[in-house]
Amino acid sequence: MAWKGISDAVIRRLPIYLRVLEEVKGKEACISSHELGKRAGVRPALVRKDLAWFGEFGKQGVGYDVEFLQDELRKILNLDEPLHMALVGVGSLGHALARYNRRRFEKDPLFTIKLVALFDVKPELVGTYVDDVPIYSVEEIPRVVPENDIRLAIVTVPADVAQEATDALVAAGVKAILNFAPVKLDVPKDVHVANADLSLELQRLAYYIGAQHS
Amino acid sequence: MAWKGISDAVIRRLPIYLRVLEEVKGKEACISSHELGKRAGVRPALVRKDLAWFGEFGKQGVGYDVEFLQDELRKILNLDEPLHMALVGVGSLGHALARYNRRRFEKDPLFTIKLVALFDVKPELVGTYVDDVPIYSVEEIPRVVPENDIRLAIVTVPADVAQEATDALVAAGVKAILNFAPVKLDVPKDVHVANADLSLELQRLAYYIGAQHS
DNA sequence: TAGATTGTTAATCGATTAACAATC
DNA sequence: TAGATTGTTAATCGATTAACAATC
Repeated sequence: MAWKGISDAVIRRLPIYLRVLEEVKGKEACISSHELGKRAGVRPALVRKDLAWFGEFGKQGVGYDVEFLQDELRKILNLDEPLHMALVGVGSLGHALARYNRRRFEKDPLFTIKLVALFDVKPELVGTYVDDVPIYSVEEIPRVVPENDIRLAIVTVPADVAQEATDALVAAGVKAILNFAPVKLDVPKDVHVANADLSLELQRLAYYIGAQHS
Repeated sequence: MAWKGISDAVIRRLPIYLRVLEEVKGKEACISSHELGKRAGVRPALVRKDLAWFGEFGKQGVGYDVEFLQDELRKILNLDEPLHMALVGVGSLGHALARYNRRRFEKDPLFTIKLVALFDVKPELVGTYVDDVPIYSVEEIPRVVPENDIRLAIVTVPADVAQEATDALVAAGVKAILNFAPVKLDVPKDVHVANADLSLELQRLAYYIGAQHS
């Protein structure tokens, strides 16, 4: 699926809508932009505008068919078919995220992002498994990533080697990265990075601890 | 420190500036908005505007004194004195985040956010430690949080009990929460929540895997 | 002094909201 | 039909950028 120039602010809300639809499915066949917005924390007009970027999914006077809209959103987000993911850096955080993701994948049939390979530098880890997912040496990235059609990766290596790991992943064909390392990664324009920088988030939250910030 | 009505977009950039200043400290005594912006990935005009919300920290023709600006930013973000944090839900993710934070606190003398208490429901965990940090029963939140002057918390419990855990934390005096559970938490207006929702982030990234999104 | 860079104002850009004709 | 709700346009709001006088 390819739509041009749609803002990331819009894309960020689509998975939230998807989650609401999953909650509602089975209870209601249709949902209005008002109800969907209330549950997602978004104004109804914005819900309609977000969806209208991709097509006309609703019926006047009725609302949106829950299952149909869910299917459409999943197509838009490339979640209609399994997506293979790798994780680089099997420290305690990487290990926990690997397990977290695996559990999610096994429990929820709609969660189609499958972790299929782990990478680490430590020789004692290479060849072992985390919940059935093999740990490879980082040197095997150029081979394993294309072989498994891996397009998405999580980076949980120390800051000083995060760029190096990223370069290897990108060269091997990875198109999107969730980065937990506290550094700004340089990537080509066609690769997308999302930062999950724990210490930046905590330092930001510290601001709101001071006086009353309504 | 209390400034009214400053946008969260501004606050989010302050910890990034802080990180750049730390890199530069020792190498240069002063830094221009141009250089600070380049390293932080922000336009120089925006750097100046962000800082100007809080005071006049620069010198025309010279730039900003690195150590002075760092001190000022740390005061603004309430990072000039130790801040006590709790974590609820010592599963594999909670455990990993606890260790991650502890290591950060021990290594980096400027990282003043100190994890002082862990909470869990499992009786076999209560009374044990993660890197010197005690695990308490969640029932002890009302006592332990005020006793330790805990103002900040990380929530890593399952989705169905996240609101319950949050309510207990808020009642005990917590003012800011980093939430890893995949739910929207309801909190009073004077409490701030930051969401670190792994699956929403991954689902968003999936969008960018499709065709070329420059 | 001359060059550089700030703090601030006005202009621009983009995202959200309100309003409403179309229509189920 | 009458009521409800969409998709879309125009208005509003807020954030970023450009420009520049002040001044180190």
